[in-house]
Amino acid sequence: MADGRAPTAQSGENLLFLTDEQLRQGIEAMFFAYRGFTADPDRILTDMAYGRAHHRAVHFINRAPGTTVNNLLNILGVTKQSLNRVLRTLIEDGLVESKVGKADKRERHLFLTEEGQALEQKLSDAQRARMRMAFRDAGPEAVAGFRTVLEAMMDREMRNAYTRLRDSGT
Amino acid sequence: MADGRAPTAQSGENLLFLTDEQLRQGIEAMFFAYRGFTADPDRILTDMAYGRAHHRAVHFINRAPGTTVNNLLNILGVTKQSLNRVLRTLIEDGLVESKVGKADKRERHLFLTEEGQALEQKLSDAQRARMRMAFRDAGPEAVAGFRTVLEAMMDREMRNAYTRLRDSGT
DNA sequence: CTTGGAATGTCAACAACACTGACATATGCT
DNA sequence: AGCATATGTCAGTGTTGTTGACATTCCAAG
Repeated sequence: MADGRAPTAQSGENLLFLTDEQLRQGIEAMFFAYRGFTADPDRILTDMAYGRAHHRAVHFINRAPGTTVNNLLNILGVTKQSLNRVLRTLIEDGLVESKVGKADKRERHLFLTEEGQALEQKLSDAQRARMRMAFRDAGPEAVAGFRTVLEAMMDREMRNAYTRLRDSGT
Repeated sequence: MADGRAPTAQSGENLLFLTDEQLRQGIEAMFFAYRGFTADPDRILTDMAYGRAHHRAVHFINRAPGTTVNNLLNILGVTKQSLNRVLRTLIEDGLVESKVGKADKRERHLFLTEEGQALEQKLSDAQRARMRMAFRDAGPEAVAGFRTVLEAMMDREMRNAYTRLRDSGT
C-alpha cells in the first residue's frame, strides 16, 4: 500500500516520474483523453441508429477484410452474442457482407460493402482529425513516447493483437 | 479525405509521423490500452455490486473532497440522473457522505467515508500498479510524451478540468 | 461412417450505464 | 414576490455488455 509515495534515493536513476501523484495524473489523463478520443465518432453515430460497438466492428473489418467472426471476437473482447447483435444490424443494413468460408465452410468471412466503407471513412476521418491535431501539437518524440506507454499498458493478448495488426500495416 | 496519406516534402520538418497509417496505429493503441487501463478495477468491481461509474465517482470525490454534485457532474460529463443513481447507492452503502453546504445550502458537498476511502485505495492501487509498470518499462521521456499527446487529445473543457486537478496536486 | 467438437447463429433474460423529459423541493438573489 | 440555481426523483428508452441454453453446420478422428 502507498508504495512509491515518496521514492528516496534510487539505484542511479531518477524515479520521480513513478510517484503516486504522477501515476494518478496519468490515470486522469487517460480518462479525459479517451473521452475526447471517442467524442467525434460518437457524435456522428448518434445521428444514425448506431453506437460505439458498430464503429469498432466496422473499423476492424476494414482493417482486416475477410476476418472471421471468431477473430473479430478475440480482438474486440466481447461475447459472440454481443457482437452478433451488432453484426446482424450491419449486415441487414447492407454495410457488412458475410461470406461462407471456402476452406472451412463453418467460418464466416466479413467484408465491408461500399456503403460500409463510406461509413468507416466518415468515422475514422473524424477520429484521425483529432489524433492528427494532437500528434502535430505534441511532436514526433512525444508521439513515440505515447505509443510506448500505451503498448506497455495493454494486456499481453491485446498487445499481440495490436502488434499483429500494426505489422500488417501498409 | 485521405489527406496526409503520403506526405511529400514539408516545410523543413519530417511529418512522416502524421501519415494515416501512423494515426490509425495511434487510434488502435488507444483502444487496446484503454481496455488494459480499466481491466483491473473492473475485475474488483464486478465482485461487488458496483461498476465503472462508481469507480469514477469515488475517484474524483477522493481527488477533490467536498466537491459539489454540479462540479462532479461537469468533470464526469454525464447527466445528473445518471450520476444520482450511482451516488445514491454509494451513500446508502455508507461509502460517500453528502453534507449540506454552509455558504449555499442548496449545494451538497461530497466526501468519502473511511469505508469509501478503503474502496478507493483498493481500486486505485490496482490501476496504479499497471500504470507504474507501464511507466517504468517506458521510461521518463516516453511518459512525458504520453502525457503531452493525451492532453492535446482532450476537449478544451476537459483539458481545463484536468489541469485544474493536476495543479491542485500535492 | 459415426461421433465428437469447433464455429456460428439465435433466443431469452438481465444488468450497467447512459439518455430525455417532466416535476418537486429548497434555496439564493434581485 | 418572483426568477434562477442546485439538487433529487420518477418514468421511459436505448446501447452494450453479460449468462445460459440450444440448433445448425461442418471438419476431423476413430
